[in-house]
Amino acid sequence: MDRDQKYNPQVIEPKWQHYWQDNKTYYAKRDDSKPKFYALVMFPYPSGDLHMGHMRNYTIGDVTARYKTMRGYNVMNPMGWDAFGLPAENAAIKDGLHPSVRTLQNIVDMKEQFFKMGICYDWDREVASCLPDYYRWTQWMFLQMYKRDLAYRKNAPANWCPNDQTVLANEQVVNGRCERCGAEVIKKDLTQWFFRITSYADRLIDDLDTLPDWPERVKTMQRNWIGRSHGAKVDFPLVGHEGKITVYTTRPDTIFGATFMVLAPEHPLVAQITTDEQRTAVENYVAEAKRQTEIERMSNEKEKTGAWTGALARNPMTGEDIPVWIADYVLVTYGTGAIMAVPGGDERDYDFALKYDLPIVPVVEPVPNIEPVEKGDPSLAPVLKAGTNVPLYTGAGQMINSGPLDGVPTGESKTTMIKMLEEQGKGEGTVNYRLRDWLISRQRYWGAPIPIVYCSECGEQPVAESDLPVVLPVDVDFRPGGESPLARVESFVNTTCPHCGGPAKRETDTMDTFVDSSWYFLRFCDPHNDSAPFDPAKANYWMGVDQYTGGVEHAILHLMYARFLTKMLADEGMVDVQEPFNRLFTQGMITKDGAKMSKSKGNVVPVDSMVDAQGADTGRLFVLFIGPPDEDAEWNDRGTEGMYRFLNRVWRLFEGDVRVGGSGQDRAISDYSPSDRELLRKVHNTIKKVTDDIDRFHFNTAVSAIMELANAMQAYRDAHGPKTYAFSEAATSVLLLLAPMTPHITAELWEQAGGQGHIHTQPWPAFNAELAAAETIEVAVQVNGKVRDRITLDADASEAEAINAALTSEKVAAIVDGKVVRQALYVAGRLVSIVIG
RNA sequence: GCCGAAGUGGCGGAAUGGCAGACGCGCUCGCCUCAAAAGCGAGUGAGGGUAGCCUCAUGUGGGUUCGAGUCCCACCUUCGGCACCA
Repeated sequence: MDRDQKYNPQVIEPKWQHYWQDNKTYYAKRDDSKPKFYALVMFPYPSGDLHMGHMRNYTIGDVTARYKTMRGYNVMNPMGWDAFGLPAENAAIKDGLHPSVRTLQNIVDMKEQFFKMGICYDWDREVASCLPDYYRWTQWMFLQMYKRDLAYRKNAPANWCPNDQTVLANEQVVNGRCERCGAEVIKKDLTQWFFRITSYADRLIDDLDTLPDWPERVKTMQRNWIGRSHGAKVDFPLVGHEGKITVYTTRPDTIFGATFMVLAPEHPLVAQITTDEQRTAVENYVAEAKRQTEIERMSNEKEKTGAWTGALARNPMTGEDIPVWIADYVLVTYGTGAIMAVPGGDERDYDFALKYDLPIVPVVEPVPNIEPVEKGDPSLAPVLKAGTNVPLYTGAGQMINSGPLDGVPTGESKTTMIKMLEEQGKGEGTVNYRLRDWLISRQRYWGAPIPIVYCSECGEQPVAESDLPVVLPVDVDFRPGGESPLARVESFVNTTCPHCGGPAKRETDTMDTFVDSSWYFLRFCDPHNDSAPFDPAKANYWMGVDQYTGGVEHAILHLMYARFLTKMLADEGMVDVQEPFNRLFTQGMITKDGAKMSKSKGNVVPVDSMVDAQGADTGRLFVLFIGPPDEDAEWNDRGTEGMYRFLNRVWRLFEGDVRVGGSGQDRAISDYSPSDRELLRKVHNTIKKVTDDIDRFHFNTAVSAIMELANAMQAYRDAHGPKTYAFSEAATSVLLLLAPMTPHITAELWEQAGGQGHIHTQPWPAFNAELAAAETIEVAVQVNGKVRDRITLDADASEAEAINAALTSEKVAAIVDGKVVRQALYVAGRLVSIVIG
């Protein structure tokens, strides 16, 4: 071995990258002699170039997989490509390449970059969602949904992006704009396919409680998104008409204050109940509401507008006839699309009543020291706004002007009223959700075709499972045009009915790419199966994912859809787990100049150039060290230099005849000199800290602990040389501890220093509590809360001994000097606290 | 508006209620060098003192405690999520 070499990552890194690939070091097989560990990083959209933000993401996953391997787990760490979707298609339109060509080239490029970073995956399990052997089973998922009545088609106002010329799921509309391109989204009535995710709303919310290892933040976001609320549906009979208006309310107890009603402009009853005198005004208002984009509707948030239909309905509790209005502050998509307005207790209804001079009846009055009914309820003083002498009160209190409820505290009043409504047949308690069904149709080319056929005789027919895949035709003008590009391909559209064999037409919409990514983690368990999406036995061996790592931007969309599909498959008997991801980690972004790295902002630090300059190990170590991995971190060009210097220091620790891989088990503590003991104490305390930190994903402090160990080793080496048994132990440990994080340099030094086998298949170093224990400890002495001295004690000193030593220390004795010691205590290993009077 | 997270040196950040600022970056001085780079060593929160040391300091103001960056209350600021959801 030539130990005169300098540290040269450009030479050693490719060497080991090829070693891992050639030896398939990280390719997984079933092995029942070990516990399994399924490590997964969210599969990327193959955009081509990776930047340091990506490197952080994949390094965390790679460290996890390598660490768990050393800990004795049978690890599966697969990777694939979320390859369908708008970005590929838009890029393809821009530079004239077919999306499949562009996507497949990007996949090749990105694999190369993974390789250069030393990120090891089981490439035998690679999947790409745009290939027929994958999307065949995405289509199969659709058919299971269809079979279970969880996929259905309906005409509904949909979010339409005029730029991308496709509909979007509610989850893809952000502040009224398209999540992808930022264009203002408009409403368009279209017949679209939906997945009935609302059927799973309760399970999706309740099962969050079975996920203690998910970030609380993500669970809260999902709870809010699903938005479960408890209330009642109440019927208000129409006056002078057949029928009734059913409203949803979370506060049925305030019904005595319901002095008018409001329907959403799109509510189906509007046309029927509007009187001739009011018809023009109502129709104008409905037309205006329809014309507005989401953004316009939100921009006049506070200014309430509406129109009276001319109709009246009867308040079922008061018996009064109250006017029925329409207003766009009531949403047709939430609840029943109709409300009872209680202006005395609801700010929106109050504003509306003031504007249109409608009566206001207070039904709750505050009482002293009332507790809010639910967390988040305001318990404010009543507000009196200009233009009325009746105040608005939205807080808790007791009921007034409410007949039988008078004097009942709010909260209790709600359950009482629901009971009354149910007994009198006027309404019923119900649960309502903000969540709406998942719109999966897309009028775009680059996606999995929806496997449905329309027959003039038999109607809508699912494609037979044996006829999958419905292949996406390649030779297509794929530019968007308001309807799916597939509709222009006659050879695709015209087919035969799976039921009667007669002529029929295919569905031409494709599926939302989030369908593709909602089950890929199951395909990894059995990626080459061509008779089923996966073998349940294999899925049950690997599932659930033990560590799932990705960006917090997927907190709602992907993570909720994946949970939904997993539950559907569990109901189908395909997999045993109810939840796909046991432990979730959401890592922060790496920013530069305060912004997320992106090509358009020109602030990208490419992985390629960084790795070429200083090596993958330096880059990996820096993204681990940059800060707490769940928080955003600002890129600093100088930061990698510190890591490069550190790795050079590690390299130099191994100069000369340093051997690794021995075992100290046959040596007694008494065989070591005091300086050896000190070094070994540091070694074992570092083993404990690094192990704990990696388990907790505190990579930044794990790295700093190893740096401290390296510093201690350098000091020891300077004093005693590298040839002692203790130094060899330390050298062995420092390489093993660093191995998951900087795999190349550690593999090289392990080999050069004569280590047995390959470092990455060695067991993780064992913590030895006896070697870690100190013989003497230094503790602080506080007098009246201020540190006044530090004393050295035996590690096992008793409280009495410690206090006695503290009181007899020169400095403390001078301060105490004759004063009364009121209290003295010893916190073992930490400090002595003395209180004097 | 509601929900949640976070405010610590010049910077990134450490700290199961127990010696605040670990580790790294930057900076200063020194060694090495003809010189530089690299490397190595020392120092580096603020203020005071020749010095031993002392005082102040974790967004602001209170509180609990022998002891608070950490726990409690109120407020300020920043960021994230939801937002006319009845």
